[in-house]
Amino acid sequence: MIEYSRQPHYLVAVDCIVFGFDGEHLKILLVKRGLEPEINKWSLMGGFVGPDESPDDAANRVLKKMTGLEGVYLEQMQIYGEPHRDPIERTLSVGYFALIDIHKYEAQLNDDYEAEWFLINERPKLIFDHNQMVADARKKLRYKAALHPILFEMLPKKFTIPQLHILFEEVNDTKIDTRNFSRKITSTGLLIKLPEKDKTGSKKGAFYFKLDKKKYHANSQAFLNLVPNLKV
Amino acid sequence: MIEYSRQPHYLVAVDCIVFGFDGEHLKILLVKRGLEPEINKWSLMGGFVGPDESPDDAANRVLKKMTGLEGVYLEQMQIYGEPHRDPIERTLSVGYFALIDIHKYEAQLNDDYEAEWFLINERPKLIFDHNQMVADARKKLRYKAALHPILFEMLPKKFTIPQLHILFEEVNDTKIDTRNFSRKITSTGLLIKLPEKDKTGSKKGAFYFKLDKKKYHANSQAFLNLVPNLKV
DNA sequence: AATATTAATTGTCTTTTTGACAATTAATAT
DNA sequence: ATATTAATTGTCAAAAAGACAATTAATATT
Repeated sequence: MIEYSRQPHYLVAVDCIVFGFDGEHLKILLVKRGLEPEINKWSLMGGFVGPDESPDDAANRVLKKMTGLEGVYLEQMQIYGEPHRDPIERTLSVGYFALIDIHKYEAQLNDDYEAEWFLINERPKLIFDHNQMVADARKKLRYKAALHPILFEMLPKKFTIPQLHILFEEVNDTKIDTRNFSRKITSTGLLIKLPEKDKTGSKKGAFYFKLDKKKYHANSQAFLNLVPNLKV
Repeated sequence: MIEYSRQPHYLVAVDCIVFGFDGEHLKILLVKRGLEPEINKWSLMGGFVGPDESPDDAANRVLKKMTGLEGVYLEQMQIYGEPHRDPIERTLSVGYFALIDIHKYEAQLNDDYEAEWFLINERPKLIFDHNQMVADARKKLRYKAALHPILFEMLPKKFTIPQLHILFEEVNDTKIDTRNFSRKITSTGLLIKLPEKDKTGSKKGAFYFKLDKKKYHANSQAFLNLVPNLKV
């Protein structure tokens, strides 16, 4: 108590890199910052950690406030704590990445923010160290997705193998052979084939699949190896 | 600036889980806490993040102060930020795990702390959420070590295959076939065989190896798969 | 000096997984 | 009836993994 009070105190924030997939491309959700400094510049969605919440709580709160979504896949990435990363006052920020089904997202009418999806490779420059955060998040997403079946979080409940295929190619920025991909993904036993087809993409149509949630949750730690010649 | 000042400020600390290997068992280094509350209880080594340093800097500083070692393998784990994890005042802590060569460690004569090595499975109860941190660190060490060649950091410059073998078994808490292990570890191309032998362990003696540092640094991201039937 | 002892080192075979390849199929459009 | 388009599926060779125990190099013992 005596010692503690002599120590410096800092602001603690969270920043979320929100990934989404529109069926063709990997995207991230950015907002126009609602407070000074750098007001109206593009940034990650974030906020300060309140007195009665953990950083995880704060990230979920921010995410809900800005997207309306709850129960989103959210993973702590790392802390950003260079002394002068925020020019106004020392602020440490916990970086999170989130995966959401882009179609579930409905823009919240929030007076403080404007949110917009950007193609991952055509995003504007961001404030502070947010560009670095995005780069780190992308790397981590790639790493994680190569080993764990998390990319399903970005797809609707019913999805097709070609959709999944494109998503994996987007995330890893590489071409993946359809035959080998299909073999691997089905051999995980995580997919359940549905009788319906998605006819929007082709004449033949592609069968819908859904996740076997029991196996997914029991086995979300299982290692996959869906990217050939993986070099993370 | 206006907005910022209304936000609450917190203490930010770092805590380090220091892993070491004595040739037989995996150990962690604990200290007797030097300040109230819980003074003289066993805890992880930690400290507050100073005004001119990042959390990474702070972790390195703490580690040097308590072990005398610099350039230690140190990896950010996650942040611990439950509102009441510290009973005195809200403190967020960034957890790190460190890997050191136990033989390099020389106890620092530090008036504030008593440090001691404990077998990982025979450690005392720790303060606050430090027990959880150790559990998390162990899990992360296991995960990381299955995919990346980081365990070398816990061995002397010259080491033998049997030593490495025991270390992998300790970390993964499993038996690993010597023939398959040897095949895999040598096929990485990371080891250079030395002409000398370590005679301390057996009559025949075991050849020393050293790391091919060029390959190690160029390739420390390379995936290994040294643990059979890996389930992380 | 021969033999016993002890731990290090090495080899083979089978099964599984991977990666590289293109033909076939199911629907709609012409 | 045929053309078109994307989805789906199959084969083979190479590499990796896993299961398994005999051999070797030293010291210790008789």
